[in-house]
Amino acid sequence: MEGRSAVSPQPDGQVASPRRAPSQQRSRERVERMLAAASVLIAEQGSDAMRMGEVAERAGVSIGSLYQFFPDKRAIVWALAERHTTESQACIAAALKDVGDAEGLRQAFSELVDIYYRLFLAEPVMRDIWSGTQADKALRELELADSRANAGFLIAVLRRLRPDADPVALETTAFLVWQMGEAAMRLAISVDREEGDRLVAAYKRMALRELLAE
Amino acid sequence: MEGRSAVSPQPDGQVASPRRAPSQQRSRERVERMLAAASVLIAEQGSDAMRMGEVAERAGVSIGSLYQFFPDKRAIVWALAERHTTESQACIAAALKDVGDAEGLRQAFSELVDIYYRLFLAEPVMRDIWSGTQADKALRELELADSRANAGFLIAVLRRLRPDADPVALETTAFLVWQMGEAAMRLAISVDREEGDRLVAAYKRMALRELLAE
DNA sequence: TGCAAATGTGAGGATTACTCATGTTTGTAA
DNA sequence: TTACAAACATGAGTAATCCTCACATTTGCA
Repeated sequence: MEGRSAVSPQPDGQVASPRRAPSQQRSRERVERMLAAASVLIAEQGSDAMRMGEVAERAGVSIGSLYQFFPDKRAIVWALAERHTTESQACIAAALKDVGDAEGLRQAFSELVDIYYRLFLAEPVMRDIWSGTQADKALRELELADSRANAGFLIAVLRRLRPDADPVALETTAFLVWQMGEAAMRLAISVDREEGDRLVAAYKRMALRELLAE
Repeated sequence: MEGRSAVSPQPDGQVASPRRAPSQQRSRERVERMLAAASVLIAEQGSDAMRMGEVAERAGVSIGSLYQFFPDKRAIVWALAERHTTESQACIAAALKDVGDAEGLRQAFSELVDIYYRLFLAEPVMRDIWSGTQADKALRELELADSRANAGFLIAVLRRLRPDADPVALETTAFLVWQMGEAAMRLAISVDREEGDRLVAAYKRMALRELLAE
């Protein structure tokens, strides 16, 4: 009924480095246990609801030890995220390494998407961390409903334009096109204006190609 | 140096309704002031860093009055978000209302994207609320860097396949295609499995069409 | 005018991130 | 082996914040 917890009231945005790097075998193992505990708790409850005391308890260490290696709560989440990106980048690089022609790209990319999809499905931690408006399920649902409503307007147009097309396919396309637009926007406003404009223009081209395709 | 604040440790995900709807003129005006104050503070510091005491102070009401109309912190953010989606949906519906043919769609959609883009640029509150991994700037930057790295692998392949193409355009395309993929994944895992699979398949088709275009 | 319902208040309860003084273990050099 | 500094471990305590609640005031209306 209350709610404190969280992440950081300072507007810093920096990730403090581990207060101390574990140099002995013993502490390295303990840090692993802390990360594993955090991973489980994030999967169960989300990173926001994860409590530091619980992480410590589950890892079998004291709260003080936790803070010996992680300067704050965000640092734990960050460490898990960084580990994940490192792994996934290696996987992607490998998949695209030997692509030589268009057909090769088609195959490699298709496999890559499948792998990535399975990875997303299997990693609750990443689901939590990367999910937009992550901390708040209600907001996420509002966002999804909003997207569906907006895609709905597009779908109505498409149905008028192509009454014989498969309605489900139309819906999927419109929904995806719209979602991608929101992704492009979010991205565009977080890079510099010039790149943002380019991205939006590229999105327009891409979206229209798909919307008007056959 | 500390950090409490936040949003909600309960795994509920429900948005409690206003504890009480403002029925008198006086209270309706005060609720408006509360929302306006919250809007400013979110724009300045982000929704996570926004403190309820500060909202109350800025609105010129007591903390108790705030909780009279908003059951918790998230409810304020939610109210602002809902207001925004209502407005933007009306705007989108209007833009697409009279589309009659493909050329009309092309024009209306193009204008719509521009409007939406400007809206995103102008609304810091929505930027904060909709931005993925919103609460944590460091995570958002890690995510962006990860995306750039992954797009980099794609770019390398595209350069090999089409050495004469404009490098900047290639980069933009690859970056966008990759970002859209991540958006599709995030979306796919938050809907049911069947729809998720459809979305991923549609994304593959779309991405390949764009990557292999020309 | 009287009264119930709506509204307003802010000190204080409860929870939680994080600190720090203190104790323990480890590696290492004499 | 022993001494000792550095690394590691601990958990009660501090500070910050969300939210409650008992009580005061204002409003609409019969």
